[in-house]
Amino acid sequence: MFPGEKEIYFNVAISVSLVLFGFDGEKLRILLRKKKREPFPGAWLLPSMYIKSDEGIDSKVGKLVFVHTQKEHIFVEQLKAFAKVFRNPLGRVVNIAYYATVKLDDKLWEHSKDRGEEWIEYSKIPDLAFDHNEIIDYAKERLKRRVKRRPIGFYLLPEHFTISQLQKLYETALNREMDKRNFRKKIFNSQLIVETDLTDNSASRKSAKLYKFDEEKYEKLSSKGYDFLF
Amino acid sequence: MFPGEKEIYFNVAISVSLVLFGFDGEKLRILLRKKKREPFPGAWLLPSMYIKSDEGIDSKVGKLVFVHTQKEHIFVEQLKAFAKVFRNPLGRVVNIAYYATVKLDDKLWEHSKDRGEEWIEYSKIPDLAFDHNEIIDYAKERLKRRVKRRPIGFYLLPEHFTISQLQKLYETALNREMDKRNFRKKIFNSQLIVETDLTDNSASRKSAKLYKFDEEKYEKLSSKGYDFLF
DNA sequence: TCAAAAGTGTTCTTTGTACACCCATGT
DNA sequence: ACATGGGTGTACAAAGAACACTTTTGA
Repeated sequence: MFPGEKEIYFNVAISVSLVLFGFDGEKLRILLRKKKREPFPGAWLLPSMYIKSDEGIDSKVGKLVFVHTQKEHIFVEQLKAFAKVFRNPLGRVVNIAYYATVKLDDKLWEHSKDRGEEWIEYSKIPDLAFDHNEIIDYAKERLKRRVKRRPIGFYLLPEHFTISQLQKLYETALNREMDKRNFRKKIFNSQLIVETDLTDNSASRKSAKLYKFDEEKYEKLSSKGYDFLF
Repeated sequence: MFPGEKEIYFNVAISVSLVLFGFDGEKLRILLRKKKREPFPGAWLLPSMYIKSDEGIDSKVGKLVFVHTQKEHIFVEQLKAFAKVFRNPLGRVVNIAYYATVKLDDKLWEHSKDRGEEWIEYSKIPDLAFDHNEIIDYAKERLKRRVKRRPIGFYLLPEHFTISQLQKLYETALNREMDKRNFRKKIFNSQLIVETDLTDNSASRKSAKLYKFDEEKYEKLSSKGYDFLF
């Protein structure tokens, strides 16, 4: 690039979008909001923001995640850049898409509601503005792959969870049904969850044992090149 | 974004970089060139280019790949965006990194030489300009994962190849040694390669059978949700 | 008493892994 | 004759897949 050419190149904007996955114990969901301003007022879309040229992206994404989750230590990862020429009528905008996972509890549900945002079921995503449907499809694929190899499923669950909840989460993310006995065998074999003395009887007449994720053990295993693999 | 704010955001540039993997039958390599202009003249770096705000990225990346490979139908995939604030002294530049795989034959070797570029050994990558080392590390991880699940290794090999060559490729990409017998068992079981009546005696006193990738069969299998998996 | 989810084992098949020797041939 | 890479089989271990019944208890 020659000095006089700078104007030809430095006239693009950066935005980030966030595919936030939440699991309510029953269903996997994605957070969406309705657009207020031009372009596309009234359309559904992913939580997004523009980035100024002197702003670091990681910190802005961290803030975006916090605003929508009210939690720290959330798993966040970049998906990729979406950069088609005509994505956005305002001009050339490169959208760098991220995804994150959060435990979706009642408090968070209320918080999102107060902000005018909604947790939409994983399998019922409506038509969105821009290319956000494409971004969600990509995020779902990534989640599928990650969930197979790393226990990120646990980051979607409350601290204490039943095996059924865990199985439902995996079934949704991987989009297939699993055998209850084989699932339990595999999970217990993995040594990554520990029994608690708590029970849950909200979902059934018979009460179910609650388990929790053994994060310490996971750190140990993963540092030895451990593979989870569903 | 309000209309008056456009200038605050639309002053970023897009660049693309390419991690081009080539396999010469013996060693896996990455194409690098030496920078001529500011910033960082003389430094090694990945083939890269700036993108104008009205240019489509896929087509420009396609051209970048063609310029360096002289081949069509190359496997290309986006890695992710690298977008730290101070990557580039000229201003805020978002680098969208791609990787591609190519069969590295003598003709291509010469072509690269003529362009002043070099195919550097996978394990001997020097310090590069910008954040290009980080990009290569990311690309290596991606290649490792991809090579495990899809037969993209074949896109790195000549049309006809020996099992030893294939094994060397996998060993480099996955960074571990494998047992010859088990490797052959697995490869033949996969049904993805077919024997030819050609032989190669360049590497050994005894001549080795040449095989080729059965692309048709792969299409069939992969449409049925086939998993390769090393 | 019955509906709804919890919990539990065995068998068979498939896949992975460890391991050592002879072969063909160019020098 | 020997060095170099080519080529082959078996036995054991581990993981995956298919499959059905009993238990608890709130309504």
